[in-house]
Amino acid sequence: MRYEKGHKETTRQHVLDVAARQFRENGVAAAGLAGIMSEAGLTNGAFYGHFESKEDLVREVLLDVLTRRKQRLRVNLEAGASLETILRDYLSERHRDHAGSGCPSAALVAEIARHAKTTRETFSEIVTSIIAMMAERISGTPRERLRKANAIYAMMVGALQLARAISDRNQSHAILEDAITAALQLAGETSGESRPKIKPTAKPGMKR
Amino acid sequence: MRYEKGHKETTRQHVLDVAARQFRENGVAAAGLAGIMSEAGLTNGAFYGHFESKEDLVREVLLDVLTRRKQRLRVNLEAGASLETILRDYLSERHRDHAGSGCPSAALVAEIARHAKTTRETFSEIVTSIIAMMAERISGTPRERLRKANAIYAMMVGALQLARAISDRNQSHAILEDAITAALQLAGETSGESRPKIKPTAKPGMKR
DNA sequence: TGTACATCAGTGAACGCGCGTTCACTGATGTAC
DNA sequence: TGTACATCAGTGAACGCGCGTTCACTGATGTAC
Repeated sequence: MRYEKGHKETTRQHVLDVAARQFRENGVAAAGLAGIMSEAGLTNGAFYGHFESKEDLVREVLLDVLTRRKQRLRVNLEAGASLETILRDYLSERHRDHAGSGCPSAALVAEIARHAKTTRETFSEIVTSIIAMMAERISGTPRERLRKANAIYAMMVGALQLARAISDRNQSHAILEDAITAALQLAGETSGESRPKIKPTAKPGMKR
Repeated sequence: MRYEKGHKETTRQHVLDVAARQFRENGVAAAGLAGIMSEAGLTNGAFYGHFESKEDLVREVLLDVLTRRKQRLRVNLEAGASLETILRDYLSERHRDHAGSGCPSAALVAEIARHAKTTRETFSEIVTSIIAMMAERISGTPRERLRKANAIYAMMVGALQLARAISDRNQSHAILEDAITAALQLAGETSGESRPKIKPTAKPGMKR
């Protein structure tokens, strides 16, 4: 072969990574294929050897990034991560200020709503299973857990987006903190105060 | 004058209305000025007699639409609307299925985060005051009310967007309902069950 | 009352540019004989 | 071992199109004298 074995797959993954970052940072509509390919070190034409269309790329990016995030969540949950740890990671200033490497739901959900059905289906399936995994750390009957997880996930996505859009630093920070507090209250873990009454001394490590 | 008095202001408002709908329906990046102007019954060139730039249009659209929505909320609150009425209106299938005439926060918040500072400031100011108005219908100390209102507004925005993106009708509906239930629980109005225990018999009218 | 000029909202063509997509071609390596 | 051909990831120019923005111009009405 002209290129070492697995070369094409490596290139494809590299294009996916570059596209994933540009989509989350600038939005799907504002990210052009030529810009993505040139950042990946390739020329325009190579794109169609890897993907059928821009829509196909969007779907593959969502599949790839959301699957990775789901796996990371599973690893963290199996390592014993609390809901609070997950919330504080998601609703952190770090996550707010680095959309390019963050959650695609928060960065792209409104745009996804306007995309092709297959794209929305890919998104829906993985997000639904992520919500179901979060439900493990919520109190109540199985049905109640799922209901609360739906609401908490919605709050996470909405709060991160609002914190990104709001110009006042204090108000932006307040939204993140207030969402953490409210989510924990809903989940039935701590009181309504923002500072948890029992401060955890040693937390299980979280993969970034 | 060549046109009756107030003609220019009427035209400007018409362009704002058309742009507001197209932005919310297709996103700011996907909506072109030529398309907006032609739907408004004008040609390209007329645009710059009314606005400095597309960015200026975005800011003016947000100012106009968010201010109207804020005024509508004030009227409803003064007429005695409960938080539940407000939530059920916002998190309705009707609102989910008509983004073009709906809340700009839900439709555009992720895009606004990528826009100019002045645009984000306009957005932030009005959204912050809308949240403060919602706090009136929430229990607790003034500070607690504001904290809960921040979280509830984030949940409203996130839930509406997720409900729009998710392809499965049942899951989409569940997210709306679960967010209503959770928001009411947070606000301290009803129990955690989706059906409120005391069903209101006659509700004050809501302006649409 | 009639004419000349000023006003200004809107017209429509043009600017340079980037978009998503297509396609004939390149050139390095593998295989066949 | 040496030559001819097949494979195929990537190249780069070109397609038609719409983008945001600029600008000389139009033409209906108002004002000045």
